[in-house]
This record gives sequence, C-alpha cells and structure tokens, in this order.
Amino acid sequence: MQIKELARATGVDVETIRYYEKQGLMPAPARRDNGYRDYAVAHLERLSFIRHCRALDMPLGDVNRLLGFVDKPDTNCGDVDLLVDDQLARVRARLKSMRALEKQLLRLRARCSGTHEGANCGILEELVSAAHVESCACHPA
Amino acid sequence: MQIKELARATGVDVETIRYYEKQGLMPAPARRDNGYRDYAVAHLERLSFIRHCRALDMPLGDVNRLLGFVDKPDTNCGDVDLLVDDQLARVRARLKSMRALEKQLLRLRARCSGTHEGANCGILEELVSAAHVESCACHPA
DNA sequence: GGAAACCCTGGAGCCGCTACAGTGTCAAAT
DNA sequence: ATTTGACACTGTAGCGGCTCCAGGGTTTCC
Repeated sequence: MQIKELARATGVDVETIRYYEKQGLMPAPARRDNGYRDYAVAHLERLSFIRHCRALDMPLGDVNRLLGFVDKPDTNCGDVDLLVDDQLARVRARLKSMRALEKQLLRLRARCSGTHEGANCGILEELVSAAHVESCACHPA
Repeated sequence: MQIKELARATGVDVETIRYYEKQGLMPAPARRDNGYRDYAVAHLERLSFIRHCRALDMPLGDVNRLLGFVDKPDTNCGDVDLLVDDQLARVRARLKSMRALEKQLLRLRARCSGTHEGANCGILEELVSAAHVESCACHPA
C-alpha cells in the first residue's frame, strides 16, 4: 500500500502520516526500489488506533505511551486508566469553562442594539466596562 | 507604572505583555531614562480589555479588530456583532464535540477491569477494536 | 561591594499539524 | 518519444498564543 492509499483508507492526510513517522508514532514502513513507502495492514491498524485516540483529544505523548502498552502486552498497564482519567478531567474542565463562555457570549450578543454606530455599540460598551469590574473572572482582585 | 506592576494589576504575565506590544495589540509605552517601559492607566484598561476578550477565547486578530472600533468610536461597528456571533458559533461547535468526547471517555474508562495486566486491559482492547470498526467517527467509511 | 530582584532584546521551543519549495518517479495519452 | 499529470520524496517554515532562555544592564538593599 502506498502512502496515498493509506491516507484514503484512514482519512488521515499524507503529510500527517509522514509527521507521525517522524515523531516515532508510526514505525518506518518498508521502501520500494524507488524509495516510496510501502505500508502493510499493521500500519493501517496502528494509524487507526492513533486517530481514535486523537479523536478523544489525547496528546500525542499519551498516545505514544498507550502504543507502548499495546506493543508490550505483558507489562503492567496500571497507568492506562490513570491516563484516561487525566484526559477525562481535562475534557471536563474544558467543558465547564466553555459553558461559562457560551453564557457570557450570549449576554454580550444581547447588548447589540442593531444601530451599528460605533459610539453607541452596546457590545463594545460591555467589553470596556467589564474590563473595569474588579471581580471579573479574567482579572480577579 | 513599570511592567511588573502592570502584570500584577492585571494578572497577565510580563512576557505576555511584551508579546502583545510586539503584536501591535498594546501601544508602545513611554520609556524611562534607563529604557524601562513606563505604563499609564490607559494601558491598564486596554490590557484588561484584551484579557477579557481572551477570556472569551477570541483570537487575537479579532481582539485587534475590536480595539480598532474602540479607538475610532465614530466608525460603523456593524461587524462587531458578527464577530461575536462567529465566536459563539465556534464555542458551540466545540461544546458539542467535547460532550461527545466526555461520553466516549466515560465508556472507555468503564472498561478497566482493575487487574492491570496489559494483556487483559479492557481499555486497550476497546481502543484497538474501536479502531477496527468501519463506522467510527474518527475514520468514517 | 555584592547579592537579589527587576529590566531589556532577540531568538528558540511548545503542540499538532499544514504548506511550501525543490526534486524525482511513474503511468497514460498524444 | 515525449509530454502531461498525479503521485512520491526530503527538508524547512509557518500557524497561534504564548513561554522560556541566554546574555546583558539597572536598581535596591544589606
């Protein structure tokens, strides 16, 4: 399989595949006489695994550690669940702040009067005055 | 006010303040004889404004455009609400995918048997086999 | 006069790609 | 036989938004 086929089969960009190889996440494939990479089914599976982890927004470093456990199934995998827990905690923290963000943006949006005169722009007013409030989340007292 | 004081007053890192200046978001302050930056209250307000926008996760480019409207209140600010709308849309899209993510991670976490033998790791099993499923979100058929 | 704490500039590093530039290879159409 | 076009390769630079460092200067306090 050459790189484009692997790319199509997985939905991963060609450049990204080479990038993963350079980063040590994908093993270097065999080369044909012309120097082209020649992938086997094992590569496809590994790449799918990587993408699945990435779809869970795991950092590549974590993915690499997971791959280490996959490669050596006899080792103790006690860290795997911790790693997932960490990721879950990150996602939840992000969710929380995003929800607050949505609320703030909605409030801000409601300030638009529809007149579009800069001097009376409710949104700008709100942003300027919010920056004055001492106890704002972004600049606590 | 020297840079450290501004940093403390706003909760923004000293390096970040210099970075904003380099990027043209903060106007270059006066300099003392020794070359140290000397900030006025206007700088504090502007920096607070920037941080408030950043707390709303707006890209610096957008913040810069907002600052342009603040600087010239007589211009038409018709784009301000569009800019906020865009940001809201981005936040909502991200929220949606984060919620899906949380679900997937919870499912994954539940697969841990607690034994921590690599060969029987439910989490790794799940990740490997999920990568095989054709219709997975991360590698659609 | 020496140490600590501040200031300066310029550049590199972080993540996870993405996009070149410059070159080589191969298959099909003319 | 050649020319087009699509593919391949390497290496490097860029994105955003910082963050950190090296290598220097200044100020303040003991």
